[in-house]
Amino acid sequence: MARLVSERSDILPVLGEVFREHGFEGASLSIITKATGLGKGSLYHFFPGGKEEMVQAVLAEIHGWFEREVFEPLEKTKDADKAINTMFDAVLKYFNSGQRVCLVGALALSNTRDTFANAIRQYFKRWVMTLARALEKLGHSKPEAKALAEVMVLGIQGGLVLARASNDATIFKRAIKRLRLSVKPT
Amino acid sequence: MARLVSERSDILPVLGEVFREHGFEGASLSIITKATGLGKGSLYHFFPGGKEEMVQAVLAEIHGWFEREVFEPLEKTKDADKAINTMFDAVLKYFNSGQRVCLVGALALSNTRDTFANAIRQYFKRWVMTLARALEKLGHSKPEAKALAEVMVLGIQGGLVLARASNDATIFKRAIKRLRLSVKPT
DNA sequence: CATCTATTGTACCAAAAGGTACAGACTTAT
DNA sequence: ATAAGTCTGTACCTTTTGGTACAATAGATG
Repeated sequence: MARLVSERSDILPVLGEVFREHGFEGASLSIITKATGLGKGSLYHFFPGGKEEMVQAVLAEIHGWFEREVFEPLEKTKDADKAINTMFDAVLKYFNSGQRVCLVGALALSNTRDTFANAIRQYFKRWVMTLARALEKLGHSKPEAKALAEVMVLGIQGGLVLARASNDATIFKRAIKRLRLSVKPT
Repeated sequence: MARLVSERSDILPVLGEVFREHGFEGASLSIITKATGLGKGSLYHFFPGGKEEMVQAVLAEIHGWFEREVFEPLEKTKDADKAINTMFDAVLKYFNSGQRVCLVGALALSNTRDTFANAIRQYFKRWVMTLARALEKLGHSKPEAKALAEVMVLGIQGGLVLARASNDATIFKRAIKRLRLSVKPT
């Protein structure tokens, strides 16, 4: 039979989009095969563990992306102010200005939470921690920085919920703009 | 056969909890019958439209609760400061200090969003609007009040996501505490 | 007590679910 | 070119899904 896809990693973005759109339960194998163009044979070849393994793989890829594009820059840069603004740029692009759902957040609210609890917890923990460190560099006190980091990550998630609920991406964009203004210590 | 439940409204809270825990797709009829103690016969007698009608009924009940406990008090009171703090009290209790998920928010992120789009949009729209009006009464300018109301509702939703993701209800409680401090105009 | 309507349990259904088995075909290294 | 290993389509399986049909029964009403 024809070999169409050479890399397992090639289909992860597609899988991610499917799970974002349909959730874990809602993403049936028939939907997945249509979206990826892969039959069950290939799918179970790449992911012997079925849907659960697919989601785990997608979560790992997402975490990898944020690690590279967000967390590491926040940790390593000398210019914390610039790094934080770069984070907001990345977030704005990643979530397509509020039109794309956060898979990690959506899974956190679903009944499958327990299955992916580790990955979900890790993602947010690392985000809040690295962001708090960067805010400290800008002159915020330790507790201030922690609180502000929490406000920001939580604001992003809330913004996504509200934007999606209202079908109005500007809500998300406004939320990001406001958070940007709260970066500098008073 | 035995008649155990006399009121359709008696089972709405149970249905609400089931959908909160399992989501729309995840809440199978077998789960629903177990949780409510009602057989399919009764279920389809009360909700001829099946699961979709159940969720619509639950959403209507939720909206009714918020209308009574939150939106109307925000609209009608003279003491806006008190009304807003009462809102936070109600929210804290309703979401069990962050251990209970917001069904409306969860549905907004799921693929069933379109089916319940109207109810979801209405809920948040009314919340932000009434809250903004109350903030105006406290001396915030119109745009300030609108922005702050958005921040608050979005902060509540984001707090729920993060609390659930981290399995740490204190995140939600802290979020509410911080929002309370931002009520007074500067 | 007879009747009528609101409930309820049971049996049933077709469709879709996730998953397995496997033979065949394509690549690649030899 | 041939063997080894990687992919892929098809057929099939069991279980569960949401939903229907309907007869039986309970309580209310006269």
